[in-house]
Amino acid sequence: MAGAPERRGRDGARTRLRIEEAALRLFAARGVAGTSVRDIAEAVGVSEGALYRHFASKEELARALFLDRYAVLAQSIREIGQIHRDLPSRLAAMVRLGCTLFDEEPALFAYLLINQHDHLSHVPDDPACNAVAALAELLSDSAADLPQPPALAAAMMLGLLVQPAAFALYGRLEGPLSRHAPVITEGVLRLCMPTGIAER
Amino acid sequence: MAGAPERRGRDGARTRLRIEEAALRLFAARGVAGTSVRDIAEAVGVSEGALYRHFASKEELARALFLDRYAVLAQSIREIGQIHRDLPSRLAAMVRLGCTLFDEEPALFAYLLINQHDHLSHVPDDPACNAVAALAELLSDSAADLPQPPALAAAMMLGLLVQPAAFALYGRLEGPLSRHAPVITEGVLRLCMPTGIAER
DNA sequence: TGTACATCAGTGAACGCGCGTTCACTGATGTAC
DNA sequence: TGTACATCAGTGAACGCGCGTTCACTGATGTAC
Repeated sequence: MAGAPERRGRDGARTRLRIEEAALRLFAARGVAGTSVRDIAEAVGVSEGALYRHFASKEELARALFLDRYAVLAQSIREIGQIHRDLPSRLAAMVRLGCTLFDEEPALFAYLLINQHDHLSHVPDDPACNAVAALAELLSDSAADLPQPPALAAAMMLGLLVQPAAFALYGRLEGPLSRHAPVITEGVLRLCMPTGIAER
Repeated sequence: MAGAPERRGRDGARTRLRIEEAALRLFAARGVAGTSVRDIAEAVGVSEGALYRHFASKEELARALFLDRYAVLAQSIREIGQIHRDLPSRLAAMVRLGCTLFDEEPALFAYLLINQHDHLSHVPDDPACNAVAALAELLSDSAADLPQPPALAAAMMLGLLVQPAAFALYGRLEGPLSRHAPVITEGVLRLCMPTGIAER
C-alpha cells in the first residue's frame, strides 16, 4: 500500500477536474438549462457550495468548459499544420481528427456542437484558442489555390464534417463516424480541385 | 372608414400569430431560456395569462414554433422536387432556398439553426414535416448515381449550406448569403460527380 | 328583434417552486520561527 | 520538533428572486328560440 494516502476531497485541482467532467457529461446529456448546480454537485459527490470555490457561477463553469475544450481542439488543429505541409494531407488529418473526437469523446463533441451558439461570440479570433480560426490558418497557405474565397471554403469544409456528425448524433447516420472519414475526406478534396472540373 | 371595426384583441387566431411572431423574434435574439413568458406577453401587448389560451406551456410554444416552421421548410423542399426533375437543378434550387430563407427571415433561420437540438428528436421522419427527410427524398431518385451513401450525401450537402449560414450569423462571412449561393451550389455539384475525378 | 345562455379571449394578481447563490463555520494542510 | 497562524477546500443550511403557471373574474361575441 505505497503512495500518498487518500486525501479525501482536499485536492482542489483534482476536484475541479471532477466537476468539469461531471458538468460536461450532464450538460451534454440534458443541456445546460436542464442541469442544475445540485445535479452537478451530487454527481461529483460534493456540496453545492464547493462548486463555488472553483467557479464563480454556473454560467462561468459552462463557458470555461467550452472555451478550454475549444482551445484544446484548436491546438490539435495547429499541430496538424505543423506535421502536414500539403493541403490534402492537412485536410485528411483534419477530418480524421474530427471523426476521432466524435467517436472517442461523444459528450465533449456534443457539448461543443450544441452549445456553440452560446459561447462562440466570446471566443477570440485567434488560432491558438479558436478552432475555426485554426482551420482558417490551416487553409491560409493554400488560399490562392482554392476555388472559393477562404472564409467560405473554411465554412464549407467544416460543414462537410460537422453535419455528418450531427446526423450521427441523431441516429441518421450509423456507426462510428470514423467509418465515414474516407468519404468525407474525398468530399473535402473535391472542394479543393481547380475550377472548371464540375463543368465537364 | 369601411371594413370591420377594430376588434381590439378579440381575434384569437390573430393573437396566436402575434404571439408566435414575438416569441420567434425574442427566442432568436436572446434564446429560449433567456426569454421569459413575461417578455413575450409584453412584446405582444397582452397579459401573461392570455398566452396560456393559445399554448399549454412555454415549452409547447417553443416546440410548436419549431415544428410548424420546420414543416413549412420541408414543404418548400418538396415543391422543389416537383418543379425540378434533374438532380443539379434540384440542388441549385435547394441552395437558393436556404440562402433566401437566411437572408429574408434571419430570425426564423437562426431559431431553427440554434434550437434544432432541442426539438429534432420530436420531428417525425416524414418528408411532409421534416426538412432533412425532404432533402433525402429529393436525393432519392438519384441515389444510385451519387458517389456517397445517401444519408451521408444528404448530410454533406446540408453541411455545405448550413455551415456557411452559421458563419454568416457570426460575422465570419459577409453580406447576404445569397451572394455565396453560386459557390455553394458549385460545391454541392462537385459532391455529385462520379468517382475517380478527385484522383486525377 | 329581443332575451338567455354558452363560449371565447383576455385581465391581473397571486402562487409556489426550483433554482443559483451565499455564508458562517469546520477541519485539514502549509508555513514561519 | 513544537507552536501559532494563515490559507484552503469543503459543508450544509438557508435565502430570496425570477420564473412558469394558475385562477377567479370580466366583457365581448356567437347562437337558439
